Amino acid sequence: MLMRIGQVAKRAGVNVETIRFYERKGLISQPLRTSGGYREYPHEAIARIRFIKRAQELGFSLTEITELLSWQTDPRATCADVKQKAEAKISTIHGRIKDLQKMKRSLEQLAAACKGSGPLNDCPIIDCFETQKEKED
Amino acid sequence: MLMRIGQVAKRAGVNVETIRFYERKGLISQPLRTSGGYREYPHEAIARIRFIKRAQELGFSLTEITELLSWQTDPRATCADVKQKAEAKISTIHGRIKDLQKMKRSLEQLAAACKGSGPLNDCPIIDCFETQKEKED
DNA sequence: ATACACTCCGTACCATGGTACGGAGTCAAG
DNA sequence: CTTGACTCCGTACCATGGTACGGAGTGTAT
Repeated sequence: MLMRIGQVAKRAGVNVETIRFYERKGLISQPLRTSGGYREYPHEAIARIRFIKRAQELGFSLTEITELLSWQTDPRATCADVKQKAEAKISTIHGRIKDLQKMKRSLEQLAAACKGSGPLNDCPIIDCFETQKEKED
Repeated sequence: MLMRIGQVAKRAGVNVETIRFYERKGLISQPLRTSGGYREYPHEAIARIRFIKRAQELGFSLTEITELLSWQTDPRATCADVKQKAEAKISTIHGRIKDLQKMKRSLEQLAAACKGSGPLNDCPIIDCFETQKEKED
């Protein structure tokens, strides 16, 4: 029933080093040890690592995941806490998407204006980077 | 006409340390020195730092900007090189946007499914993180 | 009994884009 | 001629999310 770190890593799809890293960071609690000093994990450890990975895929940082995990076992934590966190994350992601879309639009305009042949003298892309927008000091 | 590092930093809107950092990284060439050992910059140095900043705003990394800058003064570099780089960047940004949109959609679905009250027992967000997707080893 | 796989630990290292520190030297004004 | 602002340099440090290393101990199979 109990597993050693290598098997947990394999079944959770991460490196052994990553598990130790999560333990150091407090995302995974210190497991019991065998008489020989080996870490012994219950089956739930795999679920916990998967929890971390899925939350990461949804854009949460390890620091935020630490908070989510602490709520998971805190009887005072409410659905509202989690929902609020999710909504804050949605809004952060939204902002990031907007930024990237702006970048993309600018680049697309520049690329469209660039005929794509000849030397750089009049390349609109390079021109854009070179344009002076200096404020006098 | 020539400026010292502090003035360049001020006029370009970056820290002195950032200019030294760019110099170490090869984004800015080693400037001439005064007899006292101070760096002396021509006016174009400001333009070069602004070039870096604008390219960064459009999503280019310092490594990529180094390449763009080297092209800027290379007579063999063509518009096509730059355009190709811009289009590659557009496509990278596009991919990143898609990823973020996927994250956002998933989070929105979870947040919508979460009534936002009561304890965590049945919170669909936490449930999602907890869901087992184990492959048998 | 010995080879081999696994695990232990601390620490260093990777990329990214800087920021901070501290002791020394330079330069201009008062 | 001293004060204060600026600059010099190398190095360490920040966050982020891990990965790699190396020497030692453990556990198991043959």
